[in-house]
Amino acid sequence: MAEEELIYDFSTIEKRWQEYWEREKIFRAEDDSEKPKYYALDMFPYPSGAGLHIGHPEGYVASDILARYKKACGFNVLHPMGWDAFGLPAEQYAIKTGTHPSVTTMENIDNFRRQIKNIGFAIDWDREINTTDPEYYQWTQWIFLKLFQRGLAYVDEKPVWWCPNLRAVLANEEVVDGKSEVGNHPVERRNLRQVVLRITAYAEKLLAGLDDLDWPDSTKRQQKAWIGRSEGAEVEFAIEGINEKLKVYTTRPDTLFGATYMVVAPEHPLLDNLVIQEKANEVKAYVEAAAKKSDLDRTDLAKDKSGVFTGSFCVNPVNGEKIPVWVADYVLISYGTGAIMAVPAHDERDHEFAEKFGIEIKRVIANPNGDETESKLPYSGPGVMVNSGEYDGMDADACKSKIITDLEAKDAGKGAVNYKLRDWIFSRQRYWGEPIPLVWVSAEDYEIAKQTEGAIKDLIPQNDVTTQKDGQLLYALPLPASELPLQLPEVENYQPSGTGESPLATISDWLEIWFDLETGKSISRDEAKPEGTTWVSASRETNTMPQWAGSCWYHLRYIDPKNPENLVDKEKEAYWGGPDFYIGGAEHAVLHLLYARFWHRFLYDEGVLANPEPYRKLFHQGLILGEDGNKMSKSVGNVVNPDVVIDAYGADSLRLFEMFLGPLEAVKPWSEKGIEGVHRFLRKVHRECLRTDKHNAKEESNKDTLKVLHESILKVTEAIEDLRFNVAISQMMILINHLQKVDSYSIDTAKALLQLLAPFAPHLAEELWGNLGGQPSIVNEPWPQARKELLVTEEITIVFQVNGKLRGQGQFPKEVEKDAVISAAKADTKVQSFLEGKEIVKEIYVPGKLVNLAVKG
RNA sequence: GCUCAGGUGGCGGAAUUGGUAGACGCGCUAGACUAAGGAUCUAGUGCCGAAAGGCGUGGGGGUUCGAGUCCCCCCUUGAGCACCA
Repeated sequence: MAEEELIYDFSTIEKRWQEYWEREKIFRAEDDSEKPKYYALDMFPYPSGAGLHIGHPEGYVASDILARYKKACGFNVLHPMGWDAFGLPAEQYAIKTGTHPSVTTMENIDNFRRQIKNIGFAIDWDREINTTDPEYYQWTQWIFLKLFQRGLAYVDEKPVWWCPNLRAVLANEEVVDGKSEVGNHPVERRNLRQVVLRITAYAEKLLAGLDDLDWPDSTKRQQKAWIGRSEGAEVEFAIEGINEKLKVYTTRPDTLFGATYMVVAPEHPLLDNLVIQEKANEVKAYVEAAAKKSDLDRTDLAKDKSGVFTGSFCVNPVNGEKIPVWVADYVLISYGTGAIMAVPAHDERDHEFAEKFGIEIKRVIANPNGDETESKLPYSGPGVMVNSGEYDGMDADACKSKIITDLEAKDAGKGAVNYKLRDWIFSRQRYWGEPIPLVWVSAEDYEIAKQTEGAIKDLIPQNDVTTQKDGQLLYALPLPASELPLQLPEVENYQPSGTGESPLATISDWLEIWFDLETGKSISRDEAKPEGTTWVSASRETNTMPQWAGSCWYHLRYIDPKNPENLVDKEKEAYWGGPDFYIGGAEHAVLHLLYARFWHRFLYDEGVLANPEPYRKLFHQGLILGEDGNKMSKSVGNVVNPDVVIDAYGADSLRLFEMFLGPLEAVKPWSEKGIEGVHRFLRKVHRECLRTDKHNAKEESNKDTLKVLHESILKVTEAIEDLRFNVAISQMMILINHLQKVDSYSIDTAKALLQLLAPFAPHLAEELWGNLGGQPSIVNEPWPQARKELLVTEEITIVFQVNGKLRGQGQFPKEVEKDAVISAAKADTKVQSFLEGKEIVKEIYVPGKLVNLAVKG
């Protein structure tokens, strides 16, 4: 064989097979297959202008290995790809340059697609989706309208996070430590009209549904914490001198006797009633100061407690004691009832406050460990009730429900559940997002709509959705499905208006319309008003949806990406179910993954879907750091470009190395030397498989080779199933090292190696498969089965220990008796030197493994 | 501050779940081939020690014939939460 033929020309090989796979549609997923299905899903990328970075392929390679492996195991595999393409960068680029975001987006998608195809994934490209395609987003809008119809979307003018730099409103989840998650700009509170989704209605379902999911624990915990369910009681305190009750929420009704003051939040609606004349100025000043504080100041910085006495008193419903009412900003208006009963003896925050303002601290739970000194307060552990009247001596925890029952009997409270989860602010004041398909009409026209038979009437929610505009109350009407998609209009200027309205608000011929209350059809108000009594003047909603919307349901559209009639065909959805494997970054633990569960569960409740949960098995790949151990970033200059890596080593080397770096979930640094290592391995495979002089026969006869081969089949298979791809690759290296050492091996052995390698380095495996006489494609070959009987050898090695330390070993037939092994161990010269002058007190024999002689003296 | 997950050679990491610690790869050392080697191959490579041997999985204790693995305390790194009553 000539030298040249041994060169591993990965560029040619990879190009050849990528073209072949695409041309032959090797990875097409069948909707009507008899085979069991396997659906491997990647979190689809945002196609940024920077192109693919080295982190993207990590998850994609992992899912691709599973997809190819499962295909070999006889599954009908769906491994799709698409683009989460609405978003701020394209819009900001448009603001800067005037280029339409769709132009930038398409360019970026073309680049991403090219880069992804260069890595040779087993993707069914016929199912590619794009969230900015009207054919796609009409269904995003359709789901929104369903939510609207069921009263799960409403409009509210409420304080929201406004980012002046981004000129946009952000969701709670998009604000981290008082800064925008994107760009790290400062944010502030502003009252703005917002479209809000009632995700809180799903709090319980979203919490309960977590239990059955095969997700990383940390992610489940984060979602649990975000939903933040707590159980306790709502207790009503009479206010002296006012005919109002102050309602508080507490998780510790058992500490009710220890309540020595109350606190209302500065924004509490009863505050004005509570403040007595002499305190009015002081309280007013405090409330104004609190309003000026950003949330950053209120929560993140100095936790120094502040507050002002209102001059009013409440009456404790359990013992009639008078309790002073304070106002303090450590109580949040947005949680519970915005007011608390403070129990300084058993709550850290209340304790700090009481110490500072000299308020009584009254212990009502005794520490069972006996330490009753005041210095041990606050105490929040379990214990026995004290200073609590009739409840004294009872176990505090058990007492909670008893006190709740007693309060209910007195009509002074009830058991209650609270969640930290807030409703989802769904509107964005941006251009580059899905238009929200609502129109605003007058009260009179709204009444007509409710009585007009047609496309709209039944879509109107039970509770009216209204907003104030220029002193007029307007009512929201939905567009019927027949009017979808509601497409984005062309605009001159992508800049949001500084008042917090989207640029769509400036497109008057799109905004101001004639609207038919019967059919939902509309035309611009620039045109003449059509004939007919049901045509009225209306204006469109100008907000667009957040980027999360499109990714809430994309896993469904891959199942049936071109269906013009439905979001997804029911039969196809029943066949494919949800993804069997979902991989993406851990940064989406509470954002995308919670929103998508919400929408999916809603669609399930609506009877649209057969499964309540979208992602049964979830995995987060770990970050790949730069070679210097720091996060890759342009400014540090440690970014690795996948295009450059592919040019230098090939896609197979890139794939293999990303998996060989370490455990899939671990954060791990890139290494240029490391990729040379796996590249060397692939070259070895290439060279060995082409050495026809070594392939002596079709079937393998060498016992050692058979053993190593089948051990490898077993270990690689197990490692793939366990997502431990680094271990699988190690085992293949062991196999090739063995084949390199032996004089000859069979073609079957070489082919089995290629099959194991195929999910990891598919191009090279496909190429060599052909060279060894296999028919393309190796992708369709059944996965090799390990013959475990070949792993058992006639002779076994048993190690000898003295006091647990290795001192020798011996070869024995596999059926050897215990006594024979122990005698051999004692006879071992080295073992003997450690037994000398000592007494054997115990002889341990682990069959087939080891002997341990415990000695003393 | 609270909660969780980790700490194994010079480096990335293996270890049948209580039974030979350090597989595999990188790096390093020596040698072979060579005009040359940043290619390839061979041998070696946890630490100390000439060897015998000793010591070794963040530190300290414990359980056990036997501990990287189980228990307790501490140190440390990372992630999440951060006035949620």
